[in-house]
Amino acid sequence: MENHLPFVIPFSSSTSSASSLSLNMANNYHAYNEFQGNEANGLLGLMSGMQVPASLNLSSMYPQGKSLTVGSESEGKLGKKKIEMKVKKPRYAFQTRSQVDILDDGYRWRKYGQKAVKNNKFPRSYYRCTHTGCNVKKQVQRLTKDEEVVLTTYEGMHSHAIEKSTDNFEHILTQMHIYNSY
DNA sequence: CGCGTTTGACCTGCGC
DNA sequence: GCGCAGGTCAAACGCG
Repeated sequence: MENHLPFVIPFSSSTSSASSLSLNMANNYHAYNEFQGNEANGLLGLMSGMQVPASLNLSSMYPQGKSLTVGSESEGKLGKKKIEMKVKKPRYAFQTRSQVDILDDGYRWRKYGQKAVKNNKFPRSYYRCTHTGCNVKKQVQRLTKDEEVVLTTYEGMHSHAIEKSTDNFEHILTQMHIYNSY
């Protein structure tokens, strides 16, 4: 039972702090709507109908809403001028109970980093969509609390079509359950 | 050879 | 200002 499961947590980064049980849903919601407004394909389209539980402790992951910078993605190093624009980039997290970390969602991802996470014995992996011009990222981590649970966080929107069959992922989605409350 | 992963170094933001 | 934690870069490496 409950092989694949759980839940989708749309959240955006805002400057207000989000403590563990009270994600700022009002804030999140318009990011959520924006998200839906775009042509969603595959995963995103399917995700957009889902409910939002507020029962996940995200505080360890996102202690306080961070402001993301947008622009050329690769200018951390040279100390160039910082981009002021603080855009709320929609981020969507969901959990699946799975033996494998990688969900095949039809896009091609390149791993660009892995970090040990505090209070978590499993590392977090960072992936970027390999499609040129597409700046979507995702993070994948396993929960210490429940080793079978994989938390996947998507950030940004794909600007292109899915590149390969999503059969596998759709299969997973059909088995997802939504937690309305904890 | 091309593409993806690994991994240590580096950067940045934040709290104390 | 310092140290920590999270996020990213990029060279080296592995594999088909």
